[in-house]
Amino acid sequence: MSSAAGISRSVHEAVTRRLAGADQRYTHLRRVLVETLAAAGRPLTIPEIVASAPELPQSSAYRNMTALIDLGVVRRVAGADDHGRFELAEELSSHHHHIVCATCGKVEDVHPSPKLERALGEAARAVAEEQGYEVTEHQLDLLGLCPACRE
Amino acid sequence: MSSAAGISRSVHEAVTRRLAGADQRYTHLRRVLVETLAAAGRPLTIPEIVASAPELPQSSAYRNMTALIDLGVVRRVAGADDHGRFELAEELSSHHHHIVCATCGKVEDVHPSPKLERALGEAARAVAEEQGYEVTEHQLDLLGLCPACRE
DNA sequence: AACGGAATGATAATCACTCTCATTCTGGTC
DNA sequence: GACCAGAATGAGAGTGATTATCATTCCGTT
Ligand SMILES: [Mn+2]
Ligand SMILES: [Mn+2]
Ligand SMILES: [Zn+2]
Ligand SMILES: [Zn+2]
Repeated sequence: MSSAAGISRSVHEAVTRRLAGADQRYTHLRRVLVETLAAAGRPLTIPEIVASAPELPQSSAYRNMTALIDLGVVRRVAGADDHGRFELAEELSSHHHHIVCATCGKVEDVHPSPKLERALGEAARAVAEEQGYEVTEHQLDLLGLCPACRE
Repeated sequence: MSSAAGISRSVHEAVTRRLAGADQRYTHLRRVLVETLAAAGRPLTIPEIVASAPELPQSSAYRNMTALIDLGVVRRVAGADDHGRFELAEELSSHHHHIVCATCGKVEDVHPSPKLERALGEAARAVAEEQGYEVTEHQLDLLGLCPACRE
């Protein structure tokens, strides 16, 4: 009963598969990154990750995060401040949106209702038709104040 | 019949009002910035703006853009690449969303249907209730390929 | 054990953006 | 229409997140 384990067996399998497909290795550092992101359940900054795993050098954190992004395992999320935030790609977690605190920059996941997703799908279709784009994805950010920042 | 004029009388008035309220001046440079953003109808990067108005030094472009943001006249939009993009605040234009080209990074405006906005409003209400946030704003980005990048 | 490619990590480099500060402009006031 | 005070300008230096370098180490395979 390793405590962090409930989090993800299939995730590791998926990552292993993708790395293998690119002749790359699922090293300890990469495992730490994936594990950390999976456990967080919200997008994390590199400073946050390094703080929680001090054996992880900053340069390696950045390099491996980029590698995981290139593989489609991780997604970068733009927040309110100037630090990038990272989370597992939706294929390895599930489709969701974000709520961003305008004051402290914290980002949390939001799971959308089917009704909302239906409306978003229609919007994508309309844009495809009217502006000639091929829409592949959407991304909704709510902006506001987190419980802590509301005082 | 100045050609760029149809674009915005009330916009200049609103900007003037806000600047006055902060004891600041509506200078030539600031006029160029507002004019350029209003004419574009899509978020522009600083390099784009400087290219279209070479008399405008980069440092002044950044400084004045920041000033306009602080006044609530301009909004910063995060795109797909590492350049920030800037557009008139919604109070001076109208509420809308964006479609981002994943390949070239171009960003265009998308005007939402009432039905979509209704669904987004509901989502905001749900998050406020379930996660304790005070939601003040939302921002939807569609991601895809622009007509040019579809080949 | 030995080879070859991948990964590591300390460090330097990049690049968007911000700050500094000496100079110039602006808009009243007399 | 000179004068003053504060605002704005712009060339250049500085900041800070991210990325590239590269000598060394690790890993999987023969
Ligand atoms: Mn998320
Ligand atoms: Mn816009
Ligand atoms: Zn907060
Ligand atoms: Zn494009």
